Amino acid sequence: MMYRKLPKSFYLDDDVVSRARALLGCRLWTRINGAVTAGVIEETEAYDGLTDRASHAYGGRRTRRTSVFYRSGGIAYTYLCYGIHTLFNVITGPEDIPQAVLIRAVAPCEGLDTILARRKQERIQRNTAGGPGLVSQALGITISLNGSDLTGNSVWLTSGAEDEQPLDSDIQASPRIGIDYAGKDALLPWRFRIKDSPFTSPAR
DNA sequence: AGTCCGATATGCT
DNA sequence: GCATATCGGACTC
Repeated sequence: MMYRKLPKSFYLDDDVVSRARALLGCRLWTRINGAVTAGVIEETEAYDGLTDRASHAYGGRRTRRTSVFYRSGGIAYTYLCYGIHTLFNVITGPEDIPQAVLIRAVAPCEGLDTILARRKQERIQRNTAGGPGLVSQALGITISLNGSDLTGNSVWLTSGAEDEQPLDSDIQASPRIGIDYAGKDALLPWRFRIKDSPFTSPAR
């Protein structure tokens, strides 16, 4: 079975909510110091820069950190959260339109020994890569990957196996996590998860 | 199930 | 300078 890299055109779609849904069931891969690991994406969140108070690029804010938001889709946005956790986002949309999809959970599927070693676990379990900071730990993602081309060879995405692609009816939408500061935008149903995924937590 | 708190880059004053 | 953050693990009820 070959997994085809998602083409640039996938990322250039200007509807970030549709991209957050479309990424469910795709595979996120890394090659770190020669070790290849991957997981099936089971939970995402959309961040629509210009209008979304939860986005780092809200209102068109341009800073050194947010500069990658404004590049055309198909690159990584990684940053340090709470001083400890690296969070991984997929930049989408055309140049100058700041949009991103946060990857919140994956089901480990390749390089399991490497993933378990990074997580200091004996076996794959709920919290191996269930949570945005844990996705990065499990796949070895660090802020040095910020801006990386997602069609490259360090971090990339592919379509999933046929039985990994969820039907619309398998996708549950709910409000996003950890953005209470965003006012009414905190209520937007822009978190998406594959129903019954053991690697994600149910809707609030 | 609820509370606490780490450890630091970032953005604003 | 200073408050804050797209979280997770440890600990207490």
